[in-house]
Amino acid sequence: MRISISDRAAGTRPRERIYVSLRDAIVSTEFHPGQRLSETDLAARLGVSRTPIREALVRLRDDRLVEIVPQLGTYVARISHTAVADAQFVRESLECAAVRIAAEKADSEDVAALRAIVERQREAFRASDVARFYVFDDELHRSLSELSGHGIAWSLAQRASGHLNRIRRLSMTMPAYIDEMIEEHVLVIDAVAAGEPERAETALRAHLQMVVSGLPDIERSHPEYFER
Amino acid sequence: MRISISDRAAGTRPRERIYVSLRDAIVSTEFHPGQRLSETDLAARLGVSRTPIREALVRLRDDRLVEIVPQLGTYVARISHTAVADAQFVRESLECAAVRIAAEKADSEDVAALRAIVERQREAFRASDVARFYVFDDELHRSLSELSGHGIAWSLAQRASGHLNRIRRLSMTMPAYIDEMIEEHVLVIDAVAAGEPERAETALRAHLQMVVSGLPDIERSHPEYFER
DNA sequence: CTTCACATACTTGCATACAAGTATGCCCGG
DNA sequence: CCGGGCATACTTGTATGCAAGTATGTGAAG
Repeated sequence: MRISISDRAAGTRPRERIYVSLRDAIVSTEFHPGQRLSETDLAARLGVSRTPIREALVRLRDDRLVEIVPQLGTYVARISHTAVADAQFVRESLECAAVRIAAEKADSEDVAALRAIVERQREAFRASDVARFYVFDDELHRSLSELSGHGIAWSLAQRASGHLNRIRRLSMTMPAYIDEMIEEHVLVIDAVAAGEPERAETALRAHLQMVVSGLPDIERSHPEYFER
Repeated sequence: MRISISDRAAGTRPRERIYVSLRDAIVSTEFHPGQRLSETDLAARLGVSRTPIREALVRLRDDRLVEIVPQLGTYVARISHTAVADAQFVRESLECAAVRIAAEKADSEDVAALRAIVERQREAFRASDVARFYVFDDELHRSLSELSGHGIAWSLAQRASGHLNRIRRLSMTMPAYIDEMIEEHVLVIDAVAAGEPERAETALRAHLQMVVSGLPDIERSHPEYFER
């Protein structure tokens, strides 16, 4: 088992770096759902002691991304349908509420910034750079939330969306969806630009629901990643 | 400084017990906003070592309830206007989204259970038992969320609402609001019973906004509890 | 060959020791 | 009497040692 997590998220303080590294490893399914993790092993791999590892694992447990069983082991949580549904609910609720406010507040400069991000997504799509596409996807959703004055919406949704993001990563191999997603982004931004909260929310909700639409396919191709 | 946190939240596992104890001490302002906390001191007080204390403090930092400054100290976070606004936004978004679904799903049995909780609130009010009133307040909001099938809405909102709940606790001394709150609860339940999501959401939103209405009063009486 | 019992090697939970760094109070000099 | 510098006593961050408990593999008995 070869792991390449040590070089990621450099620059931040050790504690945060470790948390981000482990989280990223889990969300990217570099650590497979159901896989057993050993604190000692991770500590040796990341060149630190068990203490900061444990700290990160406790936080990941709060994120429902790992299950810590005393005297037995720590396991990467399998993808759970209810956890996915919960994360979807949280993300929809928070981001839709934020986009309504954003639609009321956004000026032309804000809208231009949003459109610029979508343009960069188009570039990434043309370059077939799926990873880069998702970077700007995050960027766009974060911008929308921050426009509302409640950046917390994005950060909390992100934190609560571990299970959801694993699905997103697993469905990255399907670029068929990507141009559809770009068009959906445009619809959301159009509504924000027009100052129509209702329409913006509807468009964003439809967009967010597309993420989970690929779930059955993923479960078929990776049944061992799922609970029960 | 006399602390009485050791006997609370008994029965659960030590780790969770410590987290709940500390969180409760902070939210109840038994630990004052701005107060310095010492890991060693807390460890001695709770009869454990620093390790589980640190675990709890890290989680509380994620909740924005403490600030840990390396090599300097750990402080109870002062009440921040933006933190309160963020918490309010999160709570409103999640609970309102949940109550919409609840209004569509609830049957007469569910509604009866909700009304029973309100009745217990009335009893607590008549007995002038404010603490008990808030217990059933939590119970009601939790029930509404769980009715929607997304209990996560309540638990996450609760977790994110540390700053908000401190305000709630500080305004406990004003029973003038209480009967008004009970009537608002009734309005929400009526809308749920009638199966009208829109009206339920509006009623709940109005109710939730009452919590922060007492904020200016609290800031006047405890300016040292607030940021800046 | 099968099955049960035991020893071993692992796991996490907790306690403790050490490292690095900061604020504070004391002491000395002016 | 006042001010600056240094030692000290704290803080958190990390590493490590010990305790309690579980799964597994091995060996012996039937």
